[in-house]
Amino acid sequence: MFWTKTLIPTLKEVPQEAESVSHQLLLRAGLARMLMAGAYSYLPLGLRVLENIQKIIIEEMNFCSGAQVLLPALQPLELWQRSGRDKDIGEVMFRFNDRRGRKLCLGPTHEEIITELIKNHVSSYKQLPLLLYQIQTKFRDEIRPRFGLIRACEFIMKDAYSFDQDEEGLEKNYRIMYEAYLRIFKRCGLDVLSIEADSGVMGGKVSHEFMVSAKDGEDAVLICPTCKSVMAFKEEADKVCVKCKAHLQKINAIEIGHIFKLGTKYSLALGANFLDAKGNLKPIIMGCYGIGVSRIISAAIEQNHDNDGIIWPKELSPYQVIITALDVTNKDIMEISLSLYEELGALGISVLLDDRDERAGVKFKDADLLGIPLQLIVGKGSLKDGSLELKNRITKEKLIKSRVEILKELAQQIHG
RNA sequence: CGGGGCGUGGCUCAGUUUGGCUAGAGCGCUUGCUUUGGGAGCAAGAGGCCGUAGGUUCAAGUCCUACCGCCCCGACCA
Repeated sequence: MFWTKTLIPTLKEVPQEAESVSHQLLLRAGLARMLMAGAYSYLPLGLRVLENIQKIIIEEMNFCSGAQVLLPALQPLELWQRSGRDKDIGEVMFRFNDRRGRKLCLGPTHEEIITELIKNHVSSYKQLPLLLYQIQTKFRDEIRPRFGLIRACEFIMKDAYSFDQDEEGLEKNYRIMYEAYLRIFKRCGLDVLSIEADSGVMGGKVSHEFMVSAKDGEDAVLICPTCKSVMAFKEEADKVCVKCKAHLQKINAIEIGHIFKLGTKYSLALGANFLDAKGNLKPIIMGCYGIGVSRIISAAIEQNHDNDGIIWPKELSPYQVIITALDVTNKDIMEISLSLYEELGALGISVLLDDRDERAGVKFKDADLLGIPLQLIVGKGSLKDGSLELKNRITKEKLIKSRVEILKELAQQIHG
């Protein structure tokens, strides 16, 4: 992509509306813009990051034999009345009437909808176990949306649902999901902590939260400095680690995933039953597994930035390489830049070419702000002997070598 | 919802305390010249119902009232 052909409105100064680091960089790097509190437009760069996260999640869910679906956000309130969650969820759910006066809502989550679907299509133990998932927009009328994408009223979630005939099956699926989550977050460049948690309004017995430590996180957890075990922060919490008796440290964190053993809560309420091998009618045993997809953008920024801007984890970066053409009025520089652009593109490497008619300083600053891990710099200095310059966003090291060697180095950093 | 902060061109802000002529600066934008490896300089421009609505006053960005919006702290959550 050419910079001049897309929309990347970078900001030199910190916008007044943002206080947390991820919120500031989200806006400064031109990833997203606020429409109103809790509702954001994803700009081209932000959307590419979002899609990269989705791609990782889809790969890992498919690896677990999950099958992707897409359920409606628009839902009849009646379904929520039948499960009894209409009252539990209360004002968090957006409600309204259609033209016929029918009561509708926008889905804050999808247990009811998926259970209703399964009820009509699964009736035998032979169809179990089953794992369905979707990546979809959720709506929650939050009391206080904040921190940009971290708590939004409209946000993107991956929600998966497992269906089993017994507790052993659920246990197995839960374990598989747990491991998949660790892989997903690792690939997203996140240092994640898992912690046993309350099930809250979801119901069920056991649940685990996945937290990433972040200075501006909304949640607090207690971590043991020696054995690294983590527990939920409670005011009355014991300040000493049970295992090694070290003093626990309170750190802020962002919750990016939560998995639940639901059991039969929804299958009983909505009548999702199956016949087992002996012909007995039994409720399906369920689990549900959520990831805050859009929230991961913010979490990744919180954990991967410096004073100059974002430093994207490899797999999330909107582009793998940015070519900084230092002088667009110079024919030779542009010729080299374009040929690099073509060559890398042919190798399947995603490239952003900064072809703006801007001074070098502006381009360097913006490249650092965007956080693309590899910067290929084409300028007069490297023109004379046909050499190229490769800057590593993390280490800030600049490597000046021949074109062949630089491209070899670049390929190694991308694939190696 | 309770507590705190803020609202002035696209962005950051000054001006509001103590009301006074035609509302300012920097960045960004347009045009020209110069410059050109870490957010350039000069010159000339474009862009504002000072969040909205009432009120007080000879006079309101500035004072009063109500409302709206955004941010931060608390309950809720991916």
